[in-house]
Amino acid sequence: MIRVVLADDEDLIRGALAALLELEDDITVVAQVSDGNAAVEAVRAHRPDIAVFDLEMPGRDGVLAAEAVRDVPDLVVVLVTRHARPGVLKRALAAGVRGFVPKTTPASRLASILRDVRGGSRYVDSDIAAAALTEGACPLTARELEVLRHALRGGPVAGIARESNLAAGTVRNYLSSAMTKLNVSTRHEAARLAWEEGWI
Amino acid sequence: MIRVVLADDEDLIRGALAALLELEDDITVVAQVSDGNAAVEAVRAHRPDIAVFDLEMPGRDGVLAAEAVRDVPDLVVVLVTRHARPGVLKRALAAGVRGFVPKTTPASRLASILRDVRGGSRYVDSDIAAAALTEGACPLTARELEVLRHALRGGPVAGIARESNLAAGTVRNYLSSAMTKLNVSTRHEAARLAWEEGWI
DNA sequence: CGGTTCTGGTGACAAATGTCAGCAGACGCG
DNA sequence: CGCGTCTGCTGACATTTGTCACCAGAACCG
Repeated sequence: MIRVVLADDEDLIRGALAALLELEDDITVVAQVSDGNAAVEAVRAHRPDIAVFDLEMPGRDGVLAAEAVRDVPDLVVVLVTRHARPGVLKRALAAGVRGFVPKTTPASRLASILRDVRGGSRYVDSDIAAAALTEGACPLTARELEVLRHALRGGPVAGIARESNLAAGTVRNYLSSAMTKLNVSTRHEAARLAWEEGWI
Repeated sequence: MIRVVLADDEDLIRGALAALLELEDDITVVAQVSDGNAAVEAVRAHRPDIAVFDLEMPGRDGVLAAEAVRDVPDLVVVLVTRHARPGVLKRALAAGVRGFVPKTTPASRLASILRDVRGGSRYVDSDIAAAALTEGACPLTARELEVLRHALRGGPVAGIARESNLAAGTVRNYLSSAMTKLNVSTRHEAARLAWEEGWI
C-alpha cells in the first residue's frame, strides 16, 4: 500500500485529488494539509511513501517544502503545478523532487505516475522538460531577483526599498541591471517576465 | 440521478472532480470538456441537469459559456473558480448562474451544493458575497478600464498609447484619473487592483 | 599581500511619469 | 438653439524613474 500525504491550499482540488487517489486499491491518503509548513510537519508525523505537494501554496511553496523534507529517508516528493514554468522545474529537481506534474496531465495518469516514482524512476512532463532544456539559465543575481519580487506588486521604488531594507538608489541600481539583462524598459515588465520564466 | 457536464481546462483537476462526483450514488458525469466552446456544445448535446464550469478557461470563460447556454431549459449552471473576485460574481449572477463555488470550498460540500441548486436554491460563497456587497461598483469609466487593460503588461505609456490609438497625453490622463479613484500611485498598482477586483 | 567579486551606497542627469488646467469637437436633450 | 457631458488632446510642471560613474567595506582566492 502506497501511503500519501497531500498538500494543496485549495480545499476543493485537494479533496478531489484525494478522492481520485483513494479510488486506487494500492494507494491511501494518510493526511491532507493546506499549506507548506503544515506539509512539512505532516510528512514528519506520518512518514508517507510519497508526498504530493502543490507548487503554489501560502507560507512555504512546494519547492521549499520539498527542500525541508529532503532528509526524510525513503520519501519521494512529487510536485503538482498549475503554471508549469521551466525555471521552477530546475529548482524542483535541485531540491530532490522526483516527479513534476502539471495540472494539464490527465487525471487517469496520476496514480501510475505515483507508482512509477515509488518504484524509483522519475517523472517529468515532457513539454516542460523540453522548455527547460531550450531555456538558458536565469541571468539574474539573487539581489536582482529579490527586488524584482517586491516590484511585482507594482508599488514605487521607495516602497520596494523599505520592504527590502535597502536605499532607494541601490534598489534602482539592481532594477536597472535586471532590466538591462532582460532587455526591457520598465521594472514592471522585468518583474512580469521573471515571473513567467519561473525565476521568482 | 443528477446528470452533470464538467468543463475545466486542467485535465488533472477536471478528472479529480469527476472522480469526486462519481463517488456519489445520485450523481453521474456524462461529459468532460476542456474549454468554453466545447462546454456549450456538450451541454446542447447531452442536456445535463447541471453544468459545472471553471471560470478560467481558454476560448470562452465560464461566465460567457453560462450566457451562451441560458436558453437551455431546466439547466442549472454552477461556476467553480480559483480567484473569487467580487466583480466576477456580479457578472456571473447576471448571466443566470445558480452556484458560485470558490476552489477553497471543502470538497465534501460540492455534491451537496449540486443537490441544493438542483432543488432550486442558489449557492454563493458567503465570503465572496460579503465582499461583493461591501464593494461599491467599479468606479472606472470604459476608457479608464481600456488603458488599464493595456497597462497590465507593464510597458511604457507610449506603448499603451499605440495599442489603444490614443495620444500619450490622453492615456496619461485616463491613467491618472484611474489612479486617483483607486487611491494608488502607479498605473501598475492600479492595473493590478482592477484585475484583482475582476473589473478587467 | 594584492586582486577580484559581491554588496550596498552616493550623486548627477535625462527621460518618463503623474498632476493639473484648459481647449475643441461631438452628441444628446430640453 | 443653448447647455451639459463625454472624448480626445495639448502644454506646463514637479516628481519619479532609469542610466551611469564611482566609492567603500567584506569576503574570497592565489
